[in-house]
Amino acid sequence: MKNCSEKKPEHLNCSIRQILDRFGDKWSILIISTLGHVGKQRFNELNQQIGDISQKMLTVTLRSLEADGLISRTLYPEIPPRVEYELTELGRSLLPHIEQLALWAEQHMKTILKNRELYAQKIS
Amino acid sequence: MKNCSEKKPEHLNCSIRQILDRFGDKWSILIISTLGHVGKQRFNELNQQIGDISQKMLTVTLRSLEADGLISRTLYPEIPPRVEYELTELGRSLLPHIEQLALWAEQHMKTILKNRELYAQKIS
DNA sequence: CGGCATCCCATCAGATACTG
DNA sequence: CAGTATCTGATGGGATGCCG
Repeated sequence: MKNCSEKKPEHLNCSIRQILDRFGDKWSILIISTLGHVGKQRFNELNQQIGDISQKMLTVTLRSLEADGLISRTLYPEIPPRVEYELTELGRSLLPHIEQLALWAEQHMKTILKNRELYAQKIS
Repeated sequence: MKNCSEKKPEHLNCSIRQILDRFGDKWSILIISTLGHVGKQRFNELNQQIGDISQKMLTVTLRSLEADGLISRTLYPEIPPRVEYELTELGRSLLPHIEQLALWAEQHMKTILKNRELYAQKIS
């Protein structure tokens, strides 16, 4: 991560890099927002809720979110085992900002897609 | 993009997927935030400002941002040529939400990194 | 100066099979 | 049920060289 701890505008730059490094992957944000809306949920429930995530990526992403303290993992040692995932306080504190972005997407994504079409025609 | 145009929570899910699809890459958000703070800027200025982006990725990312109407590209047909990039109204409308995320990162990233260390010790 | 084209590789992530 | 392990293909992105 370059450009961190340098001049003024760079420290914003740096925060953004941290966000991208941590949440720029394919599933983290989606899992956080899903857990934010359904509350506590089990592994296979999450798997179905998201729909097109592989078991592997769900496991990997849940582990890293747990490691960072964004979600909690509770294992109930029953047979068959039951595991429940839930946002932590830290994870919940991120939710509103994600929703702001989602709201922006709802409002502007059609325009963006239209712009993209126009641009494609213009250069062809 | 699955799970779009289905049940209720899915449409938020869907917006988030759109955001991730569009801005989940390595440089888009960073370029938008850079242009947001320095205003109008030339290709090589951007290149230096960001520091560790390759010429190729800067070109590619600027093109896609231009295609989507998030930035404008102005070519001054001088010798040598001069090109200036600038956020559009649409691009600027995204800025505050990015800054909210950056702010969140500033406030919580240390905790996250600490959590990650603790977790690494715990499992070893 | 501000690109584009090509090559190449490392990482990500999907599919599949197996397990406590 | 909730994972782990392995293999493999796709693809994002860097390095380099050339061009108007």
